[in-house]
Formats: sequence, C-alpha cells, structure tokens
Amino acid sequence: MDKITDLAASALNALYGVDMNNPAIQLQKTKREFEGNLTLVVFPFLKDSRKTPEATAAEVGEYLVKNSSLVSSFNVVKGFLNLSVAETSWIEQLNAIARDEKFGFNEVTEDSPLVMIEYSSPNTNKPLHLGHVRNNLLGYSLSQILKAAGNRVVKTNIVNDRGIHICKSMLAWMKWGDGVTPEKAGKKGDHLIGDFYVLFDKKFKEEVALLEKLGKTKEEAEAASSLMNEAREMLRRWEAGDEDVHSVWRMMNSWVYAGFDETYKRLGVDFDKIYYESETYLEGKEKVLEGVDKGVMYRRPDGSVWADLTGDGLDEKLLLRADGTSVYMTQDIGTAKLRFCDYRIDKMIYVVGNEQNYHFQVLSILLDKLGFSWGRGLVHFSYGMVELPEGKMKSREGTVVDADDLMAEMISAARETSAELGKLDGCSSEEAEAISTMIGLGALKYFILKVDPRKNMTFNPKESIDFNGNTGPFIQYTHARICSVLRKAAESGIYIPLQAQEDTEISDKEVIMIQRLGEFRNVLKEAAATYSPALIANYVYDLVKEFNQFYHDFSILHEADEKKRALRLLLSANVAKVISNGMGLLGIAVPERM
RNA sequence: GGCCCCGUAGUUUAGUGAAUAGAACGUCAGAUUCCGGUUCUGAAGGUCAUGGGUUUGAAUCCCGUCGGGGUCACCA
Repeated sequence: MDKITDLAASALNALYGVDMNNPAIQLQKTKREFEGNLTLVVFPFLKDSRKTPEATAAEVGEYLVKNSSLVSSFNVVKGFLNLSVAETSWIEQLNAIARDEKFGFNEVTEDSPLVMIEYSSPNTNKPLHLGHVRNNLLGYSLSQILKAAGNRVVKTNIVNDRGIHICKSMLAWMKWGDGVTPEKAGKKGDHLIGDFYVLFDKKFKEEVALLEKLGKTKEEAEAASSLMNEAREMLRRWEAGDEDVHSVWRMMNSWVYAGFDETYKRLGVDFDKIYYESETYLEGKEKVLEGVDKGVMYRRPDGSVWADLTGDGLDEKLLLRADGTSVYMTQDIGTAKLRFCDYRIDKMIYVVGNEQNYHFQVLSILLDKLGFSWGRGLVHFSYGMVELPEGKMKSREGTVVDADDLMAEMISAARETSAELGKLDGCSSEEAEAISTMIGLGALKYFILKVDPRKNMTFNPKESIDFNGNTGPFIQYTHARICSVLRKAAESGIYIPLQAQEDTEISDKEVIMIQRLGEFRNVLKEAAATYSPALIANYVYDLVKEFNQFYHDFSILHEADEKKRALRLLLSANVAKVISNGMGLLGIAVPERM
C-alpha cells in the first residue's frame, strides 16, 4: 500500500508536476459498493492537471497500469480513481503477515525514544474505584501501544501517601480501631483503611451536628471540631518527623499497598517505577526558588511565590505558600525533577482525569520555563468520567463502585452467562474459573477501552458481558472458534501450511480479509500517534465481523480443492493472530477455547 | 461570568475534509446450523443540537446560539 502511494505520487508528478510530498496524495480503502481495492481522490490535483475530474483520474489510472505491475486495472467514478491490485501481490502480502509473528509491531532499540507514562496515581486512604479502573486500563493499554509502535516505555505511578486525608484514617484507627489489622478483620488492607476514613467522616459530622445544636454556625462548628484539629495536629507531627506518627503511618500504608497490589494484579496492570509523594513533595521547592532567581517566578511581600502566566492567557499561580510549604503544582514540579534525574525522558504522558485540564496546561508552561526539554510537549491524556446506568457515582452517597467488587461481579456474571450457554460443560473447575475470569475482565476492559477517552461514558455491566455485538466476549469467542477450527483440522490430519501457494486462486472475500489484516500495521501507528486504544478496539471488532462473514460463506474443513483450503486455513490462523496481538495491546486475554 | 471539553438512530457508539453518515443492542421478517442456542441476509429507525460562513466537497474547519459536563482554592 505504501508502495502504491509512492507510485501515485510519481504518477502525479510526472503528469502534472505535483509535488511528490503533497499531503493530499493519499490512498484510502475503496468503499465496498465500488469495484477496486484502493482509491485516490483526484479533486485536489485539478488545479495542476487543468482537466475535468474524470479525465484526470483516467489519465493517472492509465499511467499506473502502464508503469506498474502492482496495479492491474482501474475504474473512475466522478473524481474517485479506484485501483485494483494484482492478485499475486495479495498472496505475497498474506505470506508476509504469516511470517511475522508480531505483525505490525516495531522493534524497540536502545535509541528508541523514551516515553514515560504516569497513570493510576491513587490516594492511600481508600480503595480503587471505577474511575481508577478507566485510568488504569487506559494507561496500561497506552503503554502497550507505544511500546509496540517502537518506543521505550517506562510505566510509572505516583502514590499520594501523605496529607490530611491519610491522617484522618490513622486517627480513626487509633481512636476506634482497637488494634485491628487486615488479617484479624479478614479484609484487604485498602478496604480496611477506607472504612476508617469513612468512620472519621461520620464521627466528624456527628460532632459538627452537635456543635450546631449548641448554636454555632456550620463554619464555626467545623473550625471548632476537636476531631479535625487532632487530624491537623497529626499532620503537623508527621511533617515534623514524629516517630510515633510515622510508624503508624508506615504500617497502615503497607496494608494499603498490599491491597493495591492485589487489585493491580487482578486488573493486569503493572509499573516499572513507583514514586511516593512523601519522598518527592519537598523536591519542587528548590526548583521553584531556582525559578525565582531566573526571574521566571516572583516573590510577594508576604513571602509567597507566584508565577505570572497572564502572558500565556492564563492566571497567576501560587507555588509556595507564605510559610514556605508546597502546593500540588509544586509537588508535580518536584516529581518531574526527580524523574528527569532518573531517566532521560523524551516525552512525558500523564493519564489524569479531565477535571485537571487546567492544572496540566499550567504545568506544561511552568516546566518549559524551568528548562525541562519535554515540558512544552508533555501530554495530558485527559479522560472523562465513568457513570453507571443508575447515574453518577458520589462518594458521599455511598454510590461509588469499588474496583475489587466490580471485577468480582463481572467474573461471576461471566460464569453465570457461560454456564447458561453451556460453555463450561466438561471443564474442570479450575478451567471454568480461568475462563470466567478472562471473559469477565475482557468484557470490562473492552467496554471501557472501546470508547473515546475524552467522553464521559456510561458503564453498563450487563451490556458489556453480552456474547454478541461489539463486546470483548464476542471477540474472545471468535478467537476461540478459530482456534477450534484449526484444532479440528489438525486432528483430521489436514495440513495447515505456513505459506500460501503463489498460484492459488483468490476470491474477492479473501482479498478483503487480507487487506483488512494488512491495515493493522497502520492502525497501530495511528493509535500510537493519537494515543487511542479505542482505535485498536474498533479495528479488531471490524476484523472479527469481516471474518464471520467470510467464514460463513465457506466450508473450510470440507473444501475439496486442497490449495484453496490451505489458503483459507492460513488466513484464519492469521486472523486469530492479529486478533490476539490487537487484544494484547488492550491488555485483554484471548482464550483458545471457551 | 472567564476558560476548556462534549452534543451523531430509542440506547451504546464509529467516523475529525471526500462517494448514499458506518456499526452494535433492542424491534420485525427470513436463511443457515458445515463446530457450540453465539452465524448470516433483509427491513424499519438520522434535517449529525441549531443558525450562518469557508471549500469542488463539511458530522469534521471558522463564527454565533442553545443544551450538558468540568474548572476558575494558600485541596490533592
């Protein structure tokens, strides 16, 4: 296809003197209802040809047929030049795909660009919820895609392990926890800590209500709350390095991390390097003071430090409080500094929700001003909220969907559906469990990754687990079916070739399948360039649908013509391979039987 | 109010300059079952929120309007 694009360029150049690098020279797939495989739109070149669209297209078509054996024939519809590609080149293309186990994937070398991608970024005072699930899936998939496109990738996680919210959980545990541990409670550590966070909030509200009854306003009551003051005092002691506070803090955080690790493992995501805010939050200060010296930032009379971004069309932004302590932005600058010391980053991607668009706009400008080479080009991979059919999740109303619960529910829903359909008959209980897990998580992941990340989305568990339509299970099922066909063939002693014969006759349907397979390389490239897992998901689904139509028209196992049967088996095997490669980029497992 | 994002069949959505806007779920009518209640074909359903503009060509780019969300903290 790239070759033919070059041919078209040289044709246009030879005939009309069009610049070879003119971006309008693009071939697209011919629409199904027209004859041909590739289409060139000639409208943009009429200025140069000084002829009608039809005449121009015909002239280019004739030139291509005459000068290249790749183009066998052409037809013209208005300004659209539809080219047919020679039969032998389709077989060649299929054989090239068959030879290449990781078809479409680029090699990563020492010299490949280094991309760091930050995702997940949990707080240590509560377990992960549905919003984190979208974040984690997008971050992980993106890192897989970028790696496949030929980048060195460092997956990183910044854990927010300090601050008033952790102190609230700690205080509640010390006051009412009675020495409970995750083991004693039989509960994951992150859930246990989350419960104490909720308990704090409850007790705090009770106290405020009591004070309000005694005649205080809401604001006065909140300020006078002894609980909240104790929490603040604990934060002060933590910052002062108080060993009693730190030992409780370390212990409780270790419980949370054990819980997170379990969740991450189940979700199938991981990290190469984890940063902790407790270790980075002081780092930004130095960099900011450096900025003051350089004149990038300035100090106000009260001692606070600000950056004036009105020149960039934004506001002024606080970076250090009058008492010299850091704010969120300062910490991000500090983390950036540490990261750049650890890795020679070419590009930095932050996977963070769209409520922080403004923050990252500012961060990009500040990092640039402070001299980070990747600051201006940093990518805020911004995604929308996840809602449920019942409506928005609100932590105050307890309608937050917990990540662990959600995964468990998806898996048991998959188990039920599979059992109903009789798919688990004859499986051992371990097999049944493994399959249910693959399907349940595949449904969840696919449903979330197939939609445009920028958009808010509604996650519908019931719809996602469907075995039909644009769902993970449907794609997994198709893969399993192809594997099953290949197994059957092998059992019957039918030879599955590694290459198709050059002289095998090839039908339109087969051409379409090969063309579709061949697109994977470009889709991957584009997905990496636009940071779009959804592109991969929709490609794989289209491939699956196309395959089902193809498969339906033939009796693969009972084909009399040996060469033809070989071609179809080879084609099927490669469809399975590309499905598996594509789904792998989304972090979704494809079972060989289900 | 300023700034940012979104608005496409009943629903979930694809398509960011090209041919008659493409699917899926649901609905209706058929076919197939060769490997499994999972397959296929067809129908109905869209003034792409809306009004202008640019272009040979606009869901897509520009301007306005309406609707939804976010953000504008010495929170993270």
